[in-house]
Amino acid sequence: MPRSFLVKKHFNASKKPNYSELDTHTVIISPYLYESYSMPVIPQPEILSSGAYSPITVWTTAAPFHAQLPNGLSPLSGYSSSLGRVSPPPPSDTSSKDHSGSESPISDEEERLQSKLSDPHAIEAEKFQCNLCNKTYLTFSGLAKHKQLHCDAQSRKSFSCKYCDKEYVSLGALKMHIRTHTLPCVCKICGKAFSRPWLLQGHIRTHTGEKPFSCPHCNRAFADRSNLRAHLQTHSDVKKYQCKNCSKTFSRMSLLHKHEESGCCVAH
DNA sequence: CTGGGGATGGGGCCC
DNA sequence: CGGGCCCCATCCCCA
Repeated sequence: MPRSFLVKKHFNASKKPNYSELDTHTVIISPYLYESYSMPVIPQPEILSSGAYSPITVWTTAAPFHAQLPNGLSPLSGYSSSLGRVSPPPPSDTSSKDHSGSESPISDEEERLQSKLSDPHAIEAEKFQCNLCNKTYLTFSGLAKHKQLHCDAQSRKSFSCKYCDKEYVSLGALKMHIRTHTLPCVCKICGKAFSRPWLLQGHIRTHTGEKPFSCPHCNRAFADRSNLRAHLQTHSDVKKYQCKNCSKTFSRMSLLHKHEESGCCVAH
């Protein structure tokens, strides 16, 4: 997946909102979260020019995810002066044992004890402080592990949706998500509700039959840019999604998944 | 069954 | 901070 998302999604998970369920109960909206929504003015969409067709990039499902790095890691500000060192020590031994994503939870006291045992200067002072909870650690790695397991994880997810269990790193992201519950954009023709104006805009095209996105290679036109992009794949000999086992390419990720799940070459 | 089109959801980025 | 847009993902349906 080329992008990192704030909320993890699961492949094959059913995502469609249950509109009937939303209709059965009253949605309470905080005044600061919901302003009166006015119907958007539908702008005249542009015709997609042939120049907008980007070159084919072959991807496989093994594309790497973005690494999530711990942030805010820093030694105490008064560290160098009190201990007579010029610079903080480098992160200790990240080569073999610091795979903290998979092991069982470790208590703070255990982390601190491990830091003491592994650091020859442990008895001098605790030098690395968490800038979120002020706990101190003897080693950079001890602080890093603490932040990765506890403080950062808690501080990153501080905005919770009151309609579901999703959590977000910012209020803006949460507000945007809440729209998927409140669905403030309503089609005047059929009454179907959407979370965002441009979703409604695309829906209205299903009523009007407007198809502003034209394929530069054939006569087909599409109401949605993404669907045109998927269509453009059909014109290419080498398609975007490639099976890493047999190198066959597919125009859509779903087709690649079907191909792999059907046991293409190697069961995996 | 496979491939493609239609429709829609949702997070990120830019202004 | 919010709106608009981009892009990706996925489900459903049909040829």
